[in-house]
Amino acid sequence: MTKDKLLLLDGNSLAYRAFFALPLLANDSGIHTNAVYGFTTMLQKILEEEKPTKMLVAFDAGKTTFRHDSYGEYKGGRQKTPPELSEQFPYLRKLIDAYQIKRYEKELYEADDIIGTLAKQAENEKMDVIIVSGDKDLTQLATDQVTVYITRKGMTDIEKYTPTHIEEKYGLSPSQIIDMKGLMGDASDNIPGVPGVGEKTAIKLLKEYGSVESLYEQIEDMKKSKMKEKLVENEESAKLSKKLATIFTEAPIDIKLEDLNYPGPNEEELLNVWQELSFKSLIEKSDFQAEEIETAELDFDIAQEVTEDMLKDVMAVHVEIENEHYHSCRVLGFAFTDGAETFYLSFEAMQQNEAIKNWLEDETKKKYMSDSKSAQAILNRVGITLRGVEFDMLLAAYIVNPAISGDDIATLAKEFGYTDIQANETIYGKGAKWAVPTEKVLAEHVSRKAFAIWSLQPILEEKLKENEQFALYYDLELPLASILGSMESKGIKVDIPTLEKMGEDLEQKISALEKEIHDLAGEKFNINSPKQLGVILFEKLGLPVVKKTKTGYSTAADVLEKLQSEHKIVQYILDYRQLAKLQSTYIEGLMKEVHCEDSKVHTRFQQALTSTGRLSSTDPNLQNIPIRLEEGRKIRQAFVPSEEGWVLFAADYSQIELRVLAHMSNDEALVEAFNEGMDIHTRTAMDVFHVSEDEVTSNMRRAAKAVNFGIVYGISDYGLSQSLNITRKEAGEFIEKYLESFPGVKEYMDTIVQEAKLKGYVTTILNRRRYLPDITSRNFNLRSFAERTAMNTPIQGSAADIIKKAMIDMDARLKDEGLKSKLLLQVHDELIFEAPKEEIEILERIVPEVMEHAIELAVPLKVDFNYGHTWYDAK
DNA sequence: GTAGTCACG
DNA sequence: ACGTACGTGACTACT
Repeated sequence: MTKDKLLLLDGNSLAYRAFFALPLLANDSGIHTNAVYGFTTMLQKILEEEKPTKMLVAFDAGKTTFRHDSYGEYKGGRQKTPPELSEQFPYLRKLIDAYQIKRYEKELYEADDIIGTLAKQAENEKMDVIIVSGDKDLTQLATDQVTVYITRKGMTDIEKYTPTHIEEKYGLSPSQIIDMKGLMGDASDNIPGVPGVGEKTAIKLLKEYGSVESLYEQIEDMKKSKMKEKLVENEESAKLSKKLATIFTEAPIDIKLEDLNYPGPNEEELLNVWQELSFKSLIEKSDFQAEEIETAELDFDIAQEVTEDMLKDVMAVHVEIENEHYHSCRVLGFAFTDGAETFYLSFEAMQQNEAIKNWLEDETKKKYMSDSKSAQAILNRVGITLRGVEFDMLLAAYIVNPAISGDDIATLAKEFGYTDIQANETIYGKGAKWAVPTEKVLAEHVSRKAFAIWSLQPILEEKLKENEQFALYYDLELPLASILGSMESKGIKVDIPTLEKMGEDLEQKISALEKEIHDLAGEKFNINSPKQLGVILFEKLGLPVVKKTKTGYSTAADVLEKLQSEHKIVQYILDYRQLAKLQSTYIEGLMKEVHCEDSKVHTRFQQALTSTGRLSSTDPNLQNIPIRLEEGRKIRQAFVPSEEGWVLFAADYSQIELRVLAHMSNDEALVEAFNEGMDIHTRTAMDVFHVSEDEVTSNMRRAAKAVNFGIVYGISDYGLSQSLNITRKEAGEFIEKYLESFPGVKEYMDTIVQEAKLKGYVTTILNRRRYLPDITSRNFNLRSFAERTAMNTPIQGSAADIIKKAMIDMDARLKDEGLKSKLLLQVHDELIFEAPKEEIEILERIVPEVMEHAIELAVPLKVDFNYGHTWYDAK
C-alpha cells in the first residue's frame, strides 16, 4: 500500500481568489462562472500533479465563529460577498460532488480550523499533506510533512510553502507566521495588530525576539523609540491579534480521515456539470474514458449478400473510415438503413456487389449521409461516382450553427438530442490503444451512425426551413460539397525535382545564416527556440525588450523589426526565420503530402469548420502558399498542370470584402467609388485627407489601405495603431475621419452591433448565421470581441457566399460548354483552374463573367485573371 | 498538448 | 479603465 497523500482545500478562500483573479465569465444561461472556473483549472492542475489519495474541501459555515467571542469586530467591515460570486457557490458544491471530493463545514469554525485540525491528524498518521488556499495565513501550518500551496494570480500559478521556503522568504519559521500577523494585523479580517508595524518591521522584531510573547517579556530592555511606545501601547491588541490569527488545530470535527478517500471524479457527472457551466475548453481537453452509454435496441444485419430489393429509393448511408485522412486511409465498412431495415457490409463485400455500386451511382436513389464529401472521395478511389446525395447531416448542422464542433456523428447527433450511439472512443479506444473491434461491434456502431442520420434528417430539415436557410444548405453547400470532393480527388500536380532543388539552395543559405548568427551571438544555440533566442537577444546582447509574451520575451517579427537598428544579428535572424519557415513547411512539409502514385497533393477542404462560412484547407493547406515575398513565391513554381501543354489559370476577386461592405452599408461615397471603378485605397485617402487624386502620396494610400482593412475587421484604434506603427491617438483620429467621410459605413457598423444584440446572431447575404453570445457580456474584452465579430462576419461570410456560388455556377458552366478545364483550388477570393491551352481564350471570357455575376450587388464585382505554366506564372 | 511564430486571404 | 485588429493551418520547441 502506497503512502496516503491528503489534499485539503480552502473552499471559500479559493473561490474568492478565483472570483477576483478572473474576468467575470458567464455560461450560456447568464450565470457567472469565473470563480468556479478558476477553482476547476486549479483543481485539475493539482490533481494531475499530485495524485492525492484523500481529499476534502472545507468551507466556512455561517457568519459567526468562536473568534467572535473574544473579538466582536472579527472580520468586521468586510464587503458583502458580491452577488455574482454568491450565485456561484451552489455550482461549486455541485462541481466538488461530481469530482467525488468530500466537503465539510462546521458551525462556529472557519475552513482554516477544519484544515488545521485534519492536517495535524494526518500528520500523526504519517501522511503527506497538501493544503491549498488563496490565503497566506495557512502557511503557519507548514511542516516537513505539510506543504501549503498558495495560488497566485491566474489560479494555476502556485507558490509552495514548505518550512524551508518560508525561512528563505521571510527568515521565519512557520509558527512565527502568526506572530507576524499578530504584530502587523490583517486589514481584510479586521485584525488590528500594532499600528505602524508592517511586514518588514514584524519580521525584524521576530528575528530578534522569536515571538510576540518573548518580545513583551523583554520589552523593558528595548531601546526607547516611537516603535517601542507603540508596542507597549498595543500589547493587548498584539496578543489578541495573534490569538485570532492562530489556526485552531483541535476543532471538534465529526469527519474522520478514513472518510476522505478520493476515488477520482465521476466523469459523467463532471462532464454534465462542465456542460452546464459551458466549460468548453475543459470538455474538449478532457481525456475521460468515454463511458459506454445506454442505447436503445437496434436491429441490424451483417449482410453477406445485398440484393436490389434491399436498396430502397431513399436510404441513410454511412461510410466508416479509420481516420479523417479520407484520401488515403483504410475503409472499415458501410451501413445502410431506411428506418426499418438496417444492414452493414464490409468494404470488400461492397466492392464486389454490383447492385450496391449501381445504387450508389444512381442519381434517382436518394442518400442521406453525413460528410458526403468524404464518402465521395472514398468511393472515387475505387472508381465509383457517388450521386444523389439528398441530405448531409454535417453540412446541415453547420448551417444551423457553425459553432457546432466536431464532425463525428455521435457528437453531432448529441447536439440535436439523439444519444443512441456510442462515442468513437468507446468503440475504438484512443491513442496507442486504438483498434478495430470485432465485426459485430463494428457493424452495430456503423449501423447506429446510419440510423442516427436517418432519424435526424427530418429534424434538421425542419430547423433549416424554420431559419430560412434551406436554400443556403440545399442550393449552395450541398452541391458545393460534391464540387469540392471532385477538386480534392482530382488533386494538383507537384513537381518534386523543383522542390528538391529549392530545398538544397535553402539548406545552404540557412546553414550560412545559422553560422553567422552563432558567431554574432558568441555561442551556439537553437535559433528556432523563442526561449533560447530571447535569452541571447535580451540578456546576453542586452537589446531592449519591446514586448513580452505570457512565458517570456516576444521575438516575433514585428518586435525584431523594431530592433533592427540595434544589432546586426537581428536581420540575420529575420532572414533565418523566413527561410526556415519555407524549408520546413513549404518544402519538406509539402513533399510529405505528395502522393507517390500520381505525384499530386490532395488537400481536404473543410466545409463545416469556420465560423464565418469560409472554407479551410488541410493536409496540405493550399490556401497559405507563400506569395507576398519573392523567395517564398517561388514555391508556386512547383505547382504545375497535370497534363502536358496545359496551364494553370487563376482568377481573383478584386476588393471583394470592401465591395460587400459597400453593398451592405449602401454608403453613398463607397458605392460611388466602386461604380466609378476607382482605386479604392486612393479614393479612401482622398476622402480621409481631403486631397485631390494626384495629391495622394504613397504614405497616404498606405494608411488608407490599413484603415480599410481595419474597417473590415471591426475597427479598433489600437489595432490600427499596431498595423501602421502610429500612436493610438493618431489611429483614433484616422478612424474618426474615415467614419465622417463614409457615414453610411458608420451607420452600418452601429446597426449590425445593435442587431446582433437584439437577435443574438448576425447573418450574411445568403442568410448564413453566426451566433454571438458574448455580445451582451459584461466583460469588456469578450463583448468588444463579439462586437468586432458582428461587424466582420457579415462581410467575410458574404464574400464566402459569393465565391461559393461562383464555384457552383462555374462548375455548371464548364460542363455546359463541354470544356476539359477543371477547377482545382479555392483560396477565399480566388479560383484556380487547370486548362488545356486551347481553352484559355474561353476561360478568359467565361470565368470573369461567371464570377462577377455570381450574386448581384449594389456595386459591380471585379475579377482579375492570369495564367501560366506554373502557379507562379499565373500572376 | 500548448505556446509562439508565421504563411495565406 | 478595460486590451484588441477578422478568418485560418503547420511547424518547432517544450512541458
